[in-house]
Amino acid sequence: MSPAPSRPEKLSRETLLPLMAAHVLEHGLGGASLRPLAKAAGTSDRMLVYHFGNKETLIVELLDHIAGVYSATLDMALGDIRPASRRECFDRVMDQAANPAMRPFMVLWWDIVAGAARNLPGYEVAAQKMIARQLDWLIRQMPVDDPDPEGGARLLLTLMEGSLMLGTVGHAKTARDGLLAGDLSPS
Amino acid sequence: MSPAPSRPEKLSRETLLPLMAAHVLEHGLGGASLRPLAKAAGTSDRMLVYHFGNKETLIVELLDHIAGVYSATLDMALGDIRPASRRECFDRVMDQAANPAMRPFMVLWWDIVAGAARNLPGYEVAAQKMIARQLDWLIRQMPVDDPDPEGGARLLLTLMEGSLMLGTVGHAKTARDGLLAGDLSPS
DNA sequence: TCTCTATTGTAGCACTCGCTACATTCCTCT
DNA sequence: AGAGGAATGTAGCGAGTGCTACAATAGAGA
Repeated sequence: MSPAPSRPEKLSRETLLPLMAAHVLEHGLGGASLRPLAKAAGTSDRMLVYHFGNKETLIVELLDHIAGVYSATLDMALGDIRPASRRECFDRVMDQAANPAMRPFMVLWWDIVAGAARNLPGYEVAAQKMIARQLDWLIRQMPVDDPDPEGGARLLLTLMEGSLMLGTVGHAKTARDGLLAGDLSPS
Repeated sequence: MSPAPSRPEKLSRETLLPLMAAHVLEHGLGGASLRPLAKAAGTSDRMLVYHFGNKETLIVELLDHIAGVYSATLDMALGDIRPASRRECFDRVMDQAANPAMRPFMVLWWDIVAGAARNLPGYEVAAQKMIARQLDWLIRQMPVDDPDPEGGARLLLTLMEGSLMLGTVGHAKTARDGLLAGDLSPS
């Protein structure tokens, strides 16, 4: 009721998660152990266990939070595209994927995919959310005259993710050449 | 100089690598620490450091070895396809990617991609080799009448990798629907 | 036989890991 | 003011980490 919040805000899950998410975005999930996470959040490992119960629960909630941060960052980083063709749409989205604001997510993303492949709890759910969010946005950016914007967006998404993966393992040119060898127009 | 084996150490490494590779294929790279690796190889952590110098060198050599094992496994698992169209080629390759013999590689693959994204030593090199090997094979499986088999193979590879990624994060249907919304024929 | 070097075993160091026991402080409600 | 729960600090446990010091063995060349 009374304002004057000069005191440090009470620590809770909601205040801790953004700080830990920032740490994970910079340092990855592989080395995300309690003590570094606590330091990044200005607490102790003792308090992280107190608030989240155990590390597994913490990571699950953290991944869910990161999925939310990803959505917000998408909105900030991505403008409207309104392309004339699927190919133009693809090119512009790939340009925006190179936005430095998205770079930490790009690196973290493969950690999440690897975790999902190993069925670690929380990873697949977070990945699903992030992909769904990306797909929603992509559908709205398809050419206005596209006869199948939903299908087309799914096609472009598949191509984008394949291209991004090939790019991170040093085969960006392979993906680029491949894109020139096909017709992306509606079937 | 003498006909006697000049490099006994090399023999040791190559004896140890397959055993450690099997362990990594089953348990992943994340938890690949010296003592479990040594146990899988029938030695001690002490000897792994003796033979490889340190863990980083060991992992680099192990990844390179795994890239070789991957090539051999591809030859065993993949038959000849000889499809009539790019779409048929894609479908059949995706079927073979579901081969249980390839499953451990599928899971390990995302570990390697994640490591490459973080510039861990050895990861990107191994990933490049594995992708290059896959692309070589794919080029030879393109329809005989394809006017641009190399470009087409690159296009299919990009689509395959995107589809496999979406599949591991629970969006297999997204990729499948996307494939139906586009024309894969040569541009 | 006698070195000499390559290989291997045994212990252990200094560190991080997730997690817990215990005590203390803080805040709110009565 | 006092009670009682929520929140937090301190200290540490047992296990695991990469790596090393030191000594013992083995096997080949002199």
